Amino acid sequence: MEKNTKYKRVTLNEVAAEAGVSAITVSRTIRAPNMVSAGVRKKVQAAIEMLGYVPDQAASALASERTNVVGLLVPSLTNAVFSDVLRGVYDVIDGSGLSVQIGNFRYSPSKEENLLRTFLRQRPAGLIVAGIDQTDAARTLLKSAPCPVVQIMDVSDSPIDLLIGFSHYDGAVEGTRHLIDAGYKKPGFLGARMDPRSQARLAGFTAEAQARGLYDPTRVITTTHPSSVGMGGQLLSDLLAQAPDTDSVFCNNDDLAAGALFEAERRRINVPNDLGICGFNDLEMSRHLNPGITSVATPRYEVGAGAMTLLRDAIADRAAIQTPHFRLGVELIKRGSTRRGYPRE
Amino acid sequence: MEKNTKYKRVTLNEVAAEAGVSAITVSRTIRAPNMVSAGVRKKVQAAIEMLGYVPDQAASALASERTNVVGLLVPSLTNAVFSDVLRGVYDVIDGSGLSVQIGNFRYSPSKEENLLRTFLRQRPAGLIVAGIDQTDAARTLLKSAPCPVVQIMDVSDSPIDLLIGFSHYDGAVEGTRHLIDAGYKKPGFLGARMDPRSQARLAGFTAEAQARGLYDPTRVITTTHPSSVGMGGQLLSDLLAQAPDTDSVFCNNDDLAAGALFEAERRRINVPNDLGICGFNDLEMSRHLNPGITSVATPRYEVGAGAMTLLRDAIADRAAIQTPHFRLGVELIKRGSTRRGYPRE
DNA sequence: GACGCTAATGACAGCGCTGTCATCTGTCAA
DNA sequence: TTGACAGATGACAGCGCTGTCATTAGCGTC
Repeated sequence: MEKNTKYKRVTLNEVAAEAGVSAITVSRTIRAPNMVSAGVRKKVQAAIEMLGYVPDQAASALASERTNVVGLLVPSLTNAVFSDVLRGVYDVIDGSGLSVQIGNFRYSPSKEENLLRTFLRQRPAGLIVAGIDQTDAARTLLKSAPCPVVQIMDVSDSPIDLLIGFSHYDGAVEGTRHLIDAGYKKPGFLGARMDPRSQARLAGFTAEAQARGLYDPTRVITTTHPSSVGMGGQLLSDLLAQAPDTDSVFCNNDDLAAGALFEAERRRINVPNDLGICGFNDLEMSRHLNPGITSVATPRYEVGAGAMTLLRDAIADRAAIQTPHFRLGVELIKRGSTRRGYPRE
Repeated sequence: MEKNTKYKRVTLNEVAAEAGVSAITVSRTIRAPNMVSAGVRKKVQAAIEMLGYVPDQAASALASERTNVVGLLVPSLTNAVFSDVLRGVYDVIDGSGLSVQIGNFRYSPSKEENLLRTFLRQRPAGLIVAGIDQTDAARTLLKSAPCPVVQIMDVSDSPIDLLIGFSHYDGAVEGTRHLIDAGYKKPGFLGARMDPRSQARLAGFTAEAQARGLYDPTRVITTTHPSSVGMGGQLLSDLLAQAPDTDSVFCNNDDLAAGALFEAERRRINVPNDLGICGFNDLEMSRHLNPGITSVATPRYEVGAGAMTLLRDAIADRAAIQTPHFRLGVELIKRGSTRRGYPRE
């Protein structure tokens, strides 16, 4: 097989010779075309085309002290939430000349820190990190990083550099308020993974339930195991075993909510009349279930796209960034799973 | 803010001076520790630790003509299928010293070709590409690529280099056979996106239905729009409008199958008695629906992990690869959605 | 004790590009 | 016509590392 045949690399010098100009002019034609006269530019471009020249990124990075690689640190690749973020990132990066390198730190702060070190030694053009709960060491690294840094998916009083996200606490408050306003008196909480953002949602639930005098810790069931549809069913079972009169659940995310709905179905519990269910994130599926699941819609795609836009602009000119911090809104989508068939008392 | 403060880079030479050895010895201590005596190694490691030295990847890449970056070309980031593949890839890469750069070509062969060119100019250590349907130009590029290449997610008679995947055709045959064996007489097909692998599934469905004398083209509904739960409902509606007596559907994937199930629920069509549903991929959700969805389970994680293992080994020593091509099996998981309550006639 | 051998270490050049500064050309005002 | 100046181009060095030798030290052998 013809694999691994010698790969002839065309250099800047060869292009320069072909075009009858110097190497640096070719370099400029590529990086800053308007510093080169139209005639020369045309000649150079023809030579590039003819020889099939492609710049060597390693050499460029070495000489210029910068790459076109953006590092993206996420805690999960499986989670549909981050797929949406990724999609946003990739939509914006398309054609920007930048490329993305993803690090998956699996919800482990120490792994995040390690990945960060790995990324940093590559002279990234920029960094996007999920969450605001980096270790102190990681924060220090990020603060002194020689590139713009965007924190995403959360809001913070003390951002490291740039930030775009939304409030998990507020979202949970809104969902919980809706449950209570819909007439449910005994709201519970189902949570899995319990990463910092899940914790924030639990805090929002707790605060709102307490404010309305309906908080009962025996109705809060959490696990550090990953979220899944199956886990949603199990957590609901656990909750009902512990507090059988629970009349509604705020679920940490839509996977759990769907699992709770299916479990309720199996137990012949009527949703929404005997059990109200509110999810978080508003995944595509939630709209299509019977009943549809009420959920707090989060702007995941927008976070990804916004972060990449912010980063792209910051890479071009950090000082020109007008609004370094974005707090996006969440929206409660009311569906059948909390629409009780009888009037509120 | 202290952002963008000058980032002092420690060089090999500084470490060498500190340790009282030459630069090349430091380089060797890092890359091939057993070429260096224990005493020197210890001194060098101490110096590295003390100065906080991190190697410059660009310089290394320039000098050695190789990077530690693996390119991964996938057609989608949203699709749960590829999340699982990604997870496999990342599980294996962890601690291998390699890093992954993902290109999302959105099911566009021309975009795939462009991404390929972009990747290739980075001297990747290896390449993983989804599917076997690259353009001729892309195939040529891959064949002459100076690194190992793994094709994934499908099987082929003429792999470019390495390959690990499974047969979509066979999976569809198996699913369709199961529908017919379960007593369904009028099987239909729902397909979205219709990329090459979806086409292979349709071909499998068609072949098996024809072989059993039950093929009817009016029961085949496809769209090039992306797959989703909502689309599954819509396709089922379209199918039933066109061929109301259809008694079962083989769905291109589990999202469509779930959508079809929900739509059937809304229409008060009894699944499995009046409509059998078989999906493809066996996503987590399918097990938890009521009824559970019969599905053809595909080894997505295994493909990702296997591809990365293969690639890692090939990067180390391409000639040592014993089995360059893996054909993994698929498994039909029978659940309630095809379990008719009454005996077959 | 001279020889050959392996293991350990170093010297040197250069990977392909870009930052910096120098040079050259043509234009325009005085 | 001259000088000033901006625009266009080039020369040169060097980014930080690694491949390729050369060199040295240490050791066993006859």
